[in-house]
Amino acid sequence: MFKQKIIGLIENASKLHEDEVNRVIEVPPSLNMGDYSFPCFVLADPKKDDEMWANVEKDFFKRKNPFEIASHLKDIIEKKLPKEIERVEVKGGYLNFFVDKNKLAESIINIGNNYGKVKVSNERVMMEFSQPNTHKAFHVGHIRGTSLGESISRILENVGNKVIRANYSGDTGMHIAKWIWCYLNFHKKEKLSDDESWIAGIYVDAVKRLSDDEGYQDQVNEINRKIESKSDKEINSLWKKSKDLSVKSWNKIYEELGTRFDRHYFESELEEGGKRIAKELEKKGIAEISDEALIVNLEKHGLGIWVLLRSDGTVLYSAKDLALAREKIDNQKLDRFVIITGDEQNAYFNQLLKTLDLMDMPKRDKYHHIGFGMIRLPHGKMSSRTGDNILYSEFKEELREVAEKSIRGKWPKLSNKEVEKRSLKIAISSIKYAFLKQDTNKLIVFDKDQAMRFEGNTGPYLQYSYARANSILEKSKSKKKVMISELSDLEIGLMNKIGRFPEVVVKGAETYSPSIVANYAYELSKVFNEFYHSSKVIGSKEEAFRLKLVDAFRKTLKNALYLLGIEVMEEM
RNA sequence: GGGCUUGUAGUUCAAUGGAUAGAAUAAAGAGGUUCGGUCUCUUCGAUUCCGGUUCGAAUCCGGACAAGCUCACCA
Repeated sequence: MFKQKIIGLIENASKLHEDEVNRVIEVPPSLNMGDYSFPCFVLADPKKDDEMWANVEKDFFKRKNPFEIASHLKDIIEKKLPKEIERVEVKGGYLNFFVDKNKLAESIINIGNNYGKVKVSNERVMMEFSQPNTHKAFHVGHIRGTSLGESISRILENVGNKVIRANYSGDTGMHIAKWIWCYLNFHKKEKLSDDESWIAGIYVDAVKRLSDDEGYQDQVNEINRKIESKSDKEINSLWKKSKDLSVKSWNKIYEELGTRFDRHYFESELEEGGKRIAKELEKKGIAEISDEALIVNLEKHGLGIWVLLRSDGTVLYSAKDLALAREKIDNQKLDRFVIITGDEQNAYFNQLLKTLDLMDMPKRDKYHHIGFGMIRLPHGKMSSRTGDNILYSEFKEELREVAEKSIRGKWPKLSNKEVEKRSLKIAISSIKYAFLKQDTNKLIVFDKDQAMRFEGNTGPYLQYSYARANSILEKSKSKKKVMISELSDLEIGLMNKIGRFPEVVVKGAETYSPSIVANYAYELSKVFNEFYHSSKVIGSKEEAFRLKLVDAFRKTLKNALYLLGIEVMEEM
């Protein structure tokens, strides 16, 4: 909470650049070592010669041991200690700062609803994520991508950026032809529906029938040609209609997941541009013909061969993605671009980025790709009707039923409608939380029973903590004046945690890491529950102050969960 | 075989190059019945291996081993 002040003190005493101090300063492993700590080892070896060190009296620090340096800094800082800092201590090579608990308490109980909002950046960022294909399943991987995209978007917004959410969908190609072929031949009597599982089911059926009888492939190819040339009226309109239904089915999903997109790109819109850019690259000598296909040879860079155009001249995903990159970059209003996909596309995106390098694409250094790990399920723990990939709807429903069971057990008097509503919210937030609390690039082994627990590091635990805090606040009608008397360790621990929130948010934004925020939310709730367990709020002498503290916790947790895309429930 | 990523308690995850590697869960034991006990406490238990850099390495570098992804006309 008073981090900036402390950084200023160190900067002043050591003459190190603010950014360098900010980089080095840390939170000690335990509270009795203070609230912030500055390790002085760096100063003992001032060999760096950049601007961070420009004003440092290097000769003075040189070869002094860190303890001496820390003592020296302490002497300077102690002379003008601001009232927010209670004291400074030297321990080994560390300079430890203790903030004044009463000042901390004053700040904590006065935090507002916007607590945690900071302005450290001011860019217009386009986040591309989710990217389902029409006529295909929206599966668990898409849920992870969507949750990540939404959460990172919110975190970036929270530190001052404007975020434009973009989606990108494949709406052409062989998979569409398969779908249309299968529908026309085997499902024509069924009504076209915007039900995600029905749409995905047709595709799965198509794949199955095609593998049963290879002779069918010719029919599919025929349809694919008709789609591309737009020559067949019936197929054209079916393509359009079914595509719209896919989009409609996603919109239902996005509403449940709490995401809305500002811009939706489709592959079919980028064919022309893709072709054009491929030709350009050929002219410039960046791309070349090989085996009749147009490729970019990236073997020099250890990235293999990247094919832009098929040997028959048709456009591949790669060329379209280049066209998309150019379209985004040409938009003068955008400063930064982030694309989130599954990590199976990492190699592909490295090829794309390298090609942008070779093209000298402007704003290239602002074009980023983030790959996330797959979701794996413990063997035999979840069922799937459609093979390997579990559909969104199946996944959600299975978890919702688990939530419903535990809700009915806990609150038997709720109406069916209410149970349904709450169980859906709990299921969605459990999924999101389980997906976001882990490092983005790591594979997740999703155990639904573990994710749905009301204890441990789970979504329901956090929501439960929130609801509890909420209920305390509602129950008390005390209007007593707030008096800060002697503070207990648990109160201090809770205040301390709450005070860290802004730092956590900034770090999350810098590293595109919802997991940092998620783990913070968990630690925060844990500290709160410890406090709550042993400190009576209502009826106690410190009631007014403790209510304020509970309220500060409530606001902080709410904002942290918001950044994860998780909606709090006032009661559970 | 090449490239990328990852190897931390039985299991699932944490730890800006910093101080005693934290949790959850499982297991064993003890207490507790509520401002919303699905609670609390105790015990048990880990950095894959071998080198290197550093005042300091789970973290950086090299190598071995293992897993995942990926390597020309799918997206």
